[in-house]
Amino acid sequence: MRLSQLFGKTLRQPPAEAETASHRLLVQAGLVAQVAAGIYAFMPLAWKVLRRIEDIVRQEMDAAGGQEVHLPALHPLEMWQASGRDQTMKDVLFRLQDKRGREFVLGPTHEEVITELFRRFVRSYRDLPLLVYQIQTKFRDEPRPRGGLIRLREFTMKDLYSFDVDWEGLDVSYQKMFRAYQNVFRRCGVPTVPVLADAGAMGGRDTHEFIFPTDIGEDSCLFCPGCGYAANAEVATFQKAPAHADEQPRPMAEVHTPGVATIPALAEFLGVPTTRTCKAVFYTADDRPVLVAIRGDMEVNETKLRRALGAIDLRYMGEEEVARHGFVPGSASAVGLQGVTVVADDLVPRERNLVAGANRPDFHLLNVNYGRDWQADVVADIALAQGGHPCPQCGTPLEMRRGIEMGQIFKLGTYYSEKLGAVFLDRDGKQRPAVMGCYGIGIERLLAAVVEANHDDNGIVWPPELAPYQVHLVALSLDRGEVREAAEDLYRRLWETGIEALYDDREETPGVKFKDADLLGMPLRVTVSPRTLEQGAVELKPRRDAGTELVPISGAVEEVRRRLEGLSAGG
RNA sequence: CGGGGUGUAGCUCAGCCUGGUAGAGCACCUGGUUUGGGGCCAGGAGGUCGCCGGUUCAAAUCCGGCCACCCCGACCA
Repeated sequence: MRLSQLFGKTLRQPPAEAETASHRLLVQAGLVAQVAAGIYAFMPLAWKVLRRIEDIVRQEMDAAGGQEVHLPALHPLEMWQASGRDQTMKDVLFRLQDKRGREFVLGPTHEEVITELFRRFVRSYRDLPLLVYQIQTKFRDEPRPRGGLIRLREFTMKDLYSFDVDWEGLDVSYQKMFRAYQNVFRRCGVPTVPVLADAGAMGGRDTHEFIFPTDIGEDSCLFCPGCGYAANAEVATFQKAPAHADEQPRPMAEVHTPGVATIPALAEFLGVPTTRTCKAVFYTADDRPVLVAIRGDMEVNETKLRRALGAIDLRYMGEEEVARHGFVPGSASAVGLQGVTVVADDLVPRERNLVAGANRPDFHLLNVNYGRDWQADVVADIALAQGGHPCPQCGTPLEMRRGIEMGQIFKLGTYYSEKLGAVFLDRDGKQRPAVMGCYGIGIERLLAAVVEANHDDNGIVWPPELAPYQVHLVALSLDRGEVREAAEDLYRRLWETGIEALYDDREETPGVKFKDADLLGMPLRVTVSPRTLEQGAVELKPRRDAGTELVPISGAVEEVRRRLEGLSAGG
């Protein structure tokens, strides 16, 4: 490819809206262009990289026994009504009608369609296990697209669905995918860590997310340096030890606390640790008010809370709304309170003599004891694990890090197969629902992560296996006939040898060309100039190293090939 | 949807407070010069100042409404 002809130009200055390195570099390099919020166009170089990523994914899925299919993006609404996800996912569904008024959704994922196909074609346990995947565009009307390619509304996803006769079979499929995912991310040069995760709207049990640790990540995860425990903060647990369990319950007493409305203020006012307090946090769960009681030094984990309540919609209640319900923000507790569902973190009932709100402005209660003074409708672990909390397995203090979810693997079980009739006849002639798993990877997000993990101050540093071209051929002083001739000849011979080369044949100054070469990030730069030709040589420079080296022009193609092999093998 | 911010040339931004001819750098075109890290000179092209309405003799500028985009929170690959 000749740079003079390439569709897409590098920018001197990155666009103002780009905050993450990957977003900035991809836009500045002219690889991607935003069309609308969360909707991007991919220019030729980016498209080549995306296809290479897809190829890696495809190879690993095939190696694990997957069969690729192509599924529609338009789904009849009825399919989504059948699974119930027209409701549980309604906020992200793009919906439309055909001219007869029939309703469709733009597929945000494909469990419904694939399960329907299973129903039509699979009858017997002899057809199982079955691993089917697709690499296709998915549409989700995300509440907030962000971070360039990190969170899109239209994006490509590799989705594999596994169907097994039983849970043991699913375990095998799950493990295959687990390994395949590790292979994919390793080959793409993106370090990832598998962590325990929440199954969310997908239903199902075990699930792992593959997290790329980075400060720009949207997820928080907890890692144990002692035993390797790793979990998304949404589901992470920790050892909760009561601080005052050995005390005898004392008589409850009201105390005047003028202007004290927060836990830190309360603890300071009374001269007690925050572990002595019980915090009340209000939520609205599917339109009913909920009071959450949790020890004052902890935060509420909304994912756990939603799960404990079996709620679909959960939102934090603002102060005005709390007051509107007749509760007293800043001095609330479950003691003597009516008309609200009470959820207690499972640590609270084990504590004695806590300080809690009196449900009267400027008053709190001392020595509040669970069971004697109040009861909860639900007692569950709803505390948010944070850095420093003891590991649930070994007690070592956990470390919290942010990260981007690169992929997630789920054990779905029989949720969809039962709802949508994906059944087969087992060995005994008995009809059973297939035990399903699903396994997704966001392709554009992976591209963003590749750049995020492989760049320096000057630009992108493509891993060789993903680079759009292997060689960036730079010719300086093209007005000199001998340079043009040598460069053109080298360019032709590289391609004849099967080495993909990008050729900067533009009439630009050396500085411009070198800057662009660094920004665009091909693994090996080859420079031809009057200076090198004087010595009958060309200059080689691997993108990821600082040093340059002259090699004789006669053996240049061979040498380039050797270097590229070295770069790939070097990983 | 709540909170914060920004919309002026392809990109980065000034001008707005204090109303009166729309600007700079980079990019682009022409010519010249230069040639190992975004060089220099001269000339040129390019803008419904996000949209609608209001105030005014006059609106990029003041007022109102709307829209888009970005960032922080509730969702997810």
